[in-house]
Amino acid sequence: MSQSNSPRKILVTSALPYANGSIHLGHLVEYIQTDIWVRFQKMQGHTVHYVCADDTHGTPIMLRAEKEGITPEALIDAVHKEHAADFKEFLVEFDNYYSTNSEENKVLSQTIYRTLKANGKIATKTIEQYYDPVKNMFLPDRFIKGECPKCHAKDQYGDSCEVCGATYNPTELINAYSAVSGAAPIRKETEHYFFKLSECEAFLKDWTRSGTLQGEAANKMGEWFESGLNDWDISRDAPYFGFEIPDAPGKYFYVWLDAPIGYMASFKNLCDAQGLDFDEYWKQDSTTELYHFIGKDILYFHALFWPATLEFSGHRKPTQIFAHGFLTVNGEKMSKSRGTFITARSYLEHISNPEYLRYYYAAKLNSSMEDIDLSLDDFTARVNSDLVGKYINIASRTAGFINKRFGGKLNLSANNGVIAEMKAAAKSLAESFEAREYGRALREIMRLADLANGFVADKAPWVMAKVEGQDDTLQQVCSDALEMFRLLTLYLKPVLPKLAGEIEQFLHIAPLNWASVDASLTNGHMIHAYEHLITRIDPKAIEAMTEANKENLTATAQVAAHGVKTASPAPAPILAPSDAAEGAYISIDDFTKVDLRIAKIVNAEHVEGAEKLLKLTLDIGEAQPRQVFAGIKSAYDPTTLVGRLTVMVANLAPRKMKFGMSEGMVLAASDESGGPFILSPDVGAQLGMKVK
RNA sequence: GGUGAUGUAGCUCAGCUGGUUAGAGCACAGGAUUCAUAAUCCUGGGGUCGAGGGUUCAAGUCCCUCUUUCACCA
Repeated sequence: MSQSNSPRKILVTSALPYANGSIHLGHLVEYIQTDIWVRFQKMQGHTVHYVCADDTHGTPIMLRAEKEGITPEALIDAVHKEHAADFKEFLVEFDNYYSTNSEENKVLSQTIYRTLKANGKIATKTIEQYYDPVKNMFLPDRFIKGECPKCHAKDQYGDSCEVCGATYNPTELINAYSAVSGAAPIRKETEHYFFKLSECEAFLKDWTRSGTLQGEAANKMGEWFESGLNDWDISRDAPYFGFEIPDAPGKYFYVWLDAPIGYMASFKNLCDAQGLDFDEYWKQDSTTELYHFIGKDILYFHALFWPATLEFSGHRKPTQIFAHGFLTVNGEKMSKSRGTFITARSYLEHISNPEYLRYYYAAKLNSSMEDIDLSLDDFTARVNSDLVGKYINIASRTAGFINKRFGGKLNLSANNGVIAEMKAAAKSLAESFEAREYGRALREIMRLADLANGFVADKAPWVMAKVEGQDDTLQQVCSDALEMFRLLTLYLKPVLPKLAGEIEQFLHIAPLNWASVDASLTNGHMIHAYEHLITRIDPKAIEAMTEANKENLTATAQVAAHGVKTASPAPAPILAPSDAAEGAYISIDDFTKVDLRIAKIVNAEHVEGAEKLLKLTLDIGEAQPRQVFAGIKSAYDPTTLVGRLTVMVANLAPRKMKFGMSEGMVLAASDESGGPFILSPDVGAQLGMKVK
């Protein structure tokens, strides 16, 4: 946290994305937050290295590769290319983007392990674990599924129920089965290696108090200390995609052991390429700074295991750990059904300009672990009014005069109060960026932009342009406005690096850094012609993006359904809408007889022996959920229905069907051209609400 | 269930260690302006600061209870 004038040596990391999926808008919060900080520090003239890597090991990677019929190496290679391309487009500028499946990481992991062992921090213990007798492998909790012991929802994971939120042990699942082979898992003994975290408590308590964590994070640590520290299981049995533990055949490092070491490995790789001194940054008494940006969900690993691992393997500890919150979209968890589970790629396809997102995230970010919300309406309004309406507008409304009337030549006034105020803001803005209070910084920058527009409005250069003999003043007003624009660009450069680059060209100046505050555009300096730099976001593009992400999902659901289906004549018998005779009216009383309710589909499953039916469990806020059979098997994969809201007829007389009682009916649309399509209420509807 | 956080104008958010009539941006209304790919400037309406209790001369700001939303529980 030192703020001296001498250049600092700083190593920065972002958490390693798992090589098992695409980068989405949630991931980007962290990479953009980190990248802004790194760019800011580089602009200060500090020596900064920003490293990251793909996190490539573990059972999920192994199984996915197997499913796709490729080697894990081929899988992680493909994902690495995709991730690297996404980051590049979002202007996240790593100095090295590596992989945990590297020789450097293997050597470092094994060396660190050996040191820990020599220091007496490794123990072995025989434990009992779930084992898939068909697949011949031990199963992580996530790969055991079964019926929730609490709400009896089917196909829930071994650690918690997604329907009712209960947490439990895999032992408690009813009719547990392996998600890999479907076989019933058995219990089997195996020897595991443990890191003796319980012996590190004194050190960790001390380290926690040393100002390395945010207040909220330190609270969380206190909570963990209170419940006591258990030893950490760091081994997994073959088959496992990872690094083998030295002198322990068939035993592999748990992915979370070698993942943070991946930070070191990525940096090692960079050192070898650029001739940097690795030990200077990682030795016990290093005077360099080390910062980890992470999500609050992985605080446990970074604030307990990681510093302990470093301490007892003879390395330096992180200077600080910066945890951030999660992203919500429109105030809710990202949701595939609402189209708000948006990948980096999908954003680029629809909005194209990554700096809009960088700006918006920056406007929302602070140094706390609070979640941040991407409100899509607010996003559009804010980008359009701040960036286009306020900031870019300053150049757009003044450069024309300079180019047309003065051949692009500047002539500034001797003294301008607004410029002075803008320059004076540099210090507090730097403090805000340093402290990761980006929201505060941007509020201040936009206040300054307002000042600039007020200055122009006050001077009214368009009036001067029409009056004889006011050329000098006109030139000065516009030149001053462009100097203001230069300063704003400098302050925004960590957030908007690409746009800043384009503006440097337009203003015909050298790349801006923080020291450029003290410089200024000079009299006689020539600028280039102004070309419009950015355009407004079209709300239709946002709509198209969420629609596209919705479509993807239903499209896959349809494909999956059609894939298994044979011929599909128009289905939907039991939920055909009443075919009221054409032209015959019913009274409002007739209609109100039908009790329509918003229902949550808490479970959906195939019915053995039924061609068209799915068995739905519907919650409309009653003590017991309803069981309803619906003829929608042809169009829906039951797993995609769980969790959705729809509309049901709640007061339909229960009817005994071949497969059981049906206590209601769900509504769906269909005709010769397709269907059935079940209904979805608009966002905001709650289960149990009456439809009228 | 336990723990940590969170709830401030229609929307998105500021409000430091308690202290004059609670702020900003956007949206909205009225006016000005026309340089700017309709951007800008001025003015204004709008909040019992989640609810209730308490401490205090004084509470959005401290304490207790309840409640909303989110996360964590290895």
